[in-house]
Amino acid sequence: MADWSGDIAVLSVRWNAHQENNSPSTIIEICGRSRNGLSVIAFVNGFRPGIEISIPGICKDPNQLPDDIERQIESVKNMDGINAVHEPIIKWTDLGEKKHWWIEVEQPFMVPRLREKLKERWTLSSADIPFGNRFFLDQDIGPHIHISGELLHSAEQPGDADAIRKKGGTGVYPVDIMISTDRNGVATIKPFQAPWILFSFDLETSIENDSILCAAATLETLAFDMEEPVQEVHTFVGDEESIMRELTQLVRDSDPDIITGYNIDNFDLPRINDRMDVHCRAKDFEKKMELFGWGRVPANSEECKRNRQGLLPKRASTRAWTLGGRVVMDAWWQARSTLRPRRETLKFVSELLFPDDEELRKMDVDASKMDEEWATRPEVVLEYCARDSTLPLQILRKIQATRRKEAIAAVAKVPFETAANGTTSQLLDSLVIRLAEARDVAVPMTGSAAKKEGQITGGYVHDVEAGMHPWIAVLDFKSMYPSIMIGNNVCHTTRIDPSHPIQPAEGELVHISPTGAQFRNKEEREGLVPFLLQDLMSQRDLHKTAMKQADADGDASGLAFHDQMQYAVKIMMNSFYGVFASGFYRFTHRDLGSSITAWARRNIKGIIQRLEEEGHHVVYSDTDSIFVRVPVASDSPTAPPEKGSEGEEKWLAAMEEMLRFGQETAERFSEESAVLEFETGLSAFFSHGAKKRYVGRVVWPNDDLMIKGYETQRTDSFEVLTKGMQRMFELVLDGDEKAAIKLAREQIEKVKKAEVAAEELVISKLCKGEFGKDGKIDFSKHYANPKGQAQVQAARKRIERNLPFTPGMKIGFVVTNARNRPMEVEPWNEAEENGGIEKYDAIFYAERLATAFGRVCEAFGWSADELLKGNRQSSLFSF
DNA sequence: TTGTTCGCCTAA
DNA sequence: TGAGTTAGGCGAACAA
Repeated sequence: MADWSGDIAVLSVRWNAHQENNSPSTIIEICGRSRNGLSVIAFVNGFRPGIEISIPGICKDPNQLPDDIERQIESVKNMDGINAVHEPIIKWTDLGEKKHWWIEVEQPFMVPRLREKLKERWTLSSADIPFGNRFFLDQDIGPHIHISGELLHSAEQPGDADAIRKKGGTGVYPVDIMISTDRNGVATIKPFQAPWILFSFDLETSIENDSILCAAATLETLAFDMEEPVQEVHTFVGDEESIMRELTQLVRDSDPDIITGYNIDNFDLPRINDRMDVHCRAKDFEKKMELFGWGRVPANSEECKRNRQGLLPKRASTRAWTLGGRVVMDAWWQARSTLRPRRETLKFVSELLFPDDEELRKMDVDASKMDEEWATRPEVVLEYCARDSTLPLQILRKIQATRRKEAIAAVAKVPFETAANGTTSQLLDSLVIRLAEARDVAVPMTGSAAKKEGQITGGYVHDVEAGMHPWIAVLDFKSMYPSIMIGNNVCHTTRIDPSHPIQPAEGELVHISPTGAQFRNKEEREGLVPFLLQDLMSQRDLHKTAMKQADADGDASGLAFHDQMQYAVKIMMNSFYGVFASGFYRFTHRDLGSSITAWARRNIKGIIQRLEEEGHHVVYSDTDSIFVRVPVASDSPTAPPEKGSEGEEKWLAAMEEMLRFGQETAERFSEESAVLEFETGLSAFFSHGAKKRYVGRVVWPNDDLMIKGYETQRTDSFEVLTKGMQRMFELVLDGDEKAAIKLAREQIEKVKKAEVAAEELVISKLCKGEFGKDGKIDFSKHYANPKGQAQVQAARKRIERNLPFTPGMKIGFVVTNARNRPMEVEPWNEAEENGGIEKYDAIFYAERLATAFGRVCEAFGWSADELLKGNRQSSLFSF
C-alpha cells in the first residue's frame, strides 16, 4: 500500500479497543483537517493504557519497601485486565520521593474498575487522564502535526472495511484520507490556520406536535488562500423523516469539521434527538443512523452504541454535545462569551454585529403561530429558516471564534475540540502534566487534595473617595499573579511542608509568604508552574515581536495570527491562578492560592502607604492597580482646552507632569518580579464613593472615556439609563455639572410622562431552569422563590404564549406594574411591533433613573428624590 | 420603614 | 466533561 503524509490540524481524538494477534491493543484515532483541505483520520498504533501505583503514606526513602512488596506486585499482575507491571521509577510526590510502578492495562475502559480495586492498597497517580490525551502528552505534540503512514483510504482508492478494521478502525469513515501509523509517524509542526469546513443549521418546528416542519443548512468552506468564504445554502421540506434523512446525508457528504447554529445546544440538537426517538424503536440502529448519524465515523451499529464521540450526537454533559470526528460550537454561546450582548436573541446579536444589514430588520415570522405560518406562507418561513442558518456562520466569522479557539488549542497543545468545549483546568492539565511527567513528578488524581475549607482571601480594594479628582495616574502591576508565582517559585512541587521528608538545607533561602507558607527557591527546585509561566511569557514576547514585524511588512494575516496567539497566551497565563486557587485541582494546595493573594495585598498596600507618606494621595486601588494624584499645578484644567486658548499651556504642562510622574513612580516602585507600569493617565476621575464603580477621562496614551461598574456597563440595565448615564458622565468629566443635572432631570421627566419608547426600557436578565420529565421547565431547582423573580415571570409568560424560551439564556422584559409585589412584567417579544408592550410602569422607570442618576448627582448637591421631583427642597446653591 | 437574603452582574 | 478565583455593588422580595 502507498504511504501518505501531510500537515494536519487535529480536531479531535478518541480511542478504539482492538485485538491484534489475540492480544489486546488500543488504537488512538486522530481526526483532523489537512493544510490543503482534506479530512483525515489516522489510526495510531502502539500506545498502551495504564495507571501508576505507589505505596501510600509518607516515604522517607524510596528504596525502603515493605518486605512483601514482591508478593504485592505479583498479586497486582494477576488481577483481571492487567497486562504487565513495569519496572518502578522514582518520582516526586507531596509525601516524599517514591517508587512508582506503571501498570499496563488491557483497555482504557477497564481503568475505572481497576482504580476502585487498587486504591484499597495503593496510591494511584496518572490514573485519570483520558487515553486520547495521553498520546498528546507522551509525544509532546499540539494540535498541529505532520503525520505520515500507510494509506488505507482515499478518493482514488476507497478503503476496504475489513482491512481498516484490522488497523483498529470500525469500518470505512466518511473522509478523504485514512492512514495507519505509529508514534514515529507523528511530528510537531508550527501552528497554521486550518481550512475548517463549517456546517450551520436551523429547524422550524411545530408548536402543536413538536415535529420538524422544515430545515435549512449553510455550508462554509474557506481555503487558506481565499479571502472570502464560500457559502452554500440548502433547504429541506417534506415529511419529517425525509428532512432528517437529507440533513444527515448532507452532513456525511459535505464532511464538516464544525457544526454550528444559534442555540443548537439547547434547542435544535435536542429536538432532532427527540424526534429520532419518536420515529425509531430503541434498537432500530439502522434507522437511527439514517436520521441522526452525523458522526464522522462509519455508519454501523457499533458506532451507534457509543456514548461519546460516536455516530449519534450525544450530550456528554450539560456543557457540550459530542459526536465522532466533529465539534459542536454553538454560535449563541460563542457570541455571549465574547460580546456579552445586552440581549441574546439571534436578531439582536445579528443587528449588533451587522448594523448595516437591512435584511435583518425585516419582521420575523411569528414563532408563536408557526403551524399557521407554515400552512399559509411556507416560502417565507423557509426563507427565514435559511437566513437563520447562515447568520451563525457570519457571527462566528465576525468574532473570529474558530481562530481564537485554534490559537488556544495551539498554546495549550490540545485538540481543537478541547479548546472549543473543554474546561480551563483541562487546558492547564495539558501543559502541567506533560511537564510533570518529564520531570518525574507523580501526577495526583483530581480530587485527591485536601478540600479547601472556606474561601481564601482575595485582592485588596481601597476605599474610594466620593467626588471629582483631577489628574490621576493609573499604575498597574504587569501580570500580577503570574509574576508573583514566578518570583516566589509558587508551585505544588515547591511548597515546603514540615511533614515532607525532603526539607531545604540549613540556611537555604526560601520564599516565605505573608501567610507563613514557604516555598523552595528556584535554584534548588524550580516549580512546574513558574517554569510554564515563564515559558508562556517569552512565547508572548515572541508573538508580539512577530506582530510588529508583520505590521511592518504589511502582512495582515500574519499580524492577525500573531495577535490571536499572543492573546491566547495571555488567557492561558491568567488562568493559572484561578485553577490553582480552586479547591479541586490535582496540583493544588490551599496555601498556593492564599499565598499568592497575600503577597499581592502586601505589595500593593506597601506601595499605597509609601505613596501616601510621600504626600501622593492614592484615590483608589483594586487588586493590581493604583490611582494616584499627580502633583500638577492647582489651576490645571481637567477638560481638554480649545486650541490656542489660555488653558492650553496649563493643560500641556499638566500632561507633561503626569507623564513624568507616572513613569518615574512606576519605575521607582517596580521590583524584579513585581513590575509596576504607568498604564493610563486621567485628567479627571469621578466616583460616587462605591468600590468598583468609577469613571475617568483618559488623556494618555489615547483619548477615551473609561467607565467601570456603572449601569452603562451592565447588561441588565435598560437603554434610557445606559445612554443617559453615559452622557451624564461625559458632562461631569467636562466639569459641566449643571448640564449633567439638567440632563438627569429631563430624562426622568420624559420617562415619567411615558414619552420614551418601550424598547428603551427593556430589562434583560439571565433566567435559569431545567427541563422536567414532563417536558415542562422547572424553575424551583435554581430559585428559592421562582415567583419572586421577574425574569421567571417573563419566561413563564413566554411559555404560555408558545414563544421560544431557553433556560440559561437572558430574557428581556418590561416592567408594567411595580406597585404589586412581586412586580408585574411583560416579556419583550421582538417579533411584534413595539415588543408587544402596550403600557409600562412609568413611575417605576422614573424612580430607577432617579436612583441611578442620583448617586452621581448627589456629589453635586442633588439627591435622587430631588431629581425625581424636579426641584430641590433645601437649596444652598440653586441652579 | 428596616434588615436580611437571594440573585445578577461586574472588576480584577 | 462537574469544577478558574474573590471582592463588591445593587435591585427586589420578604419578614419583622
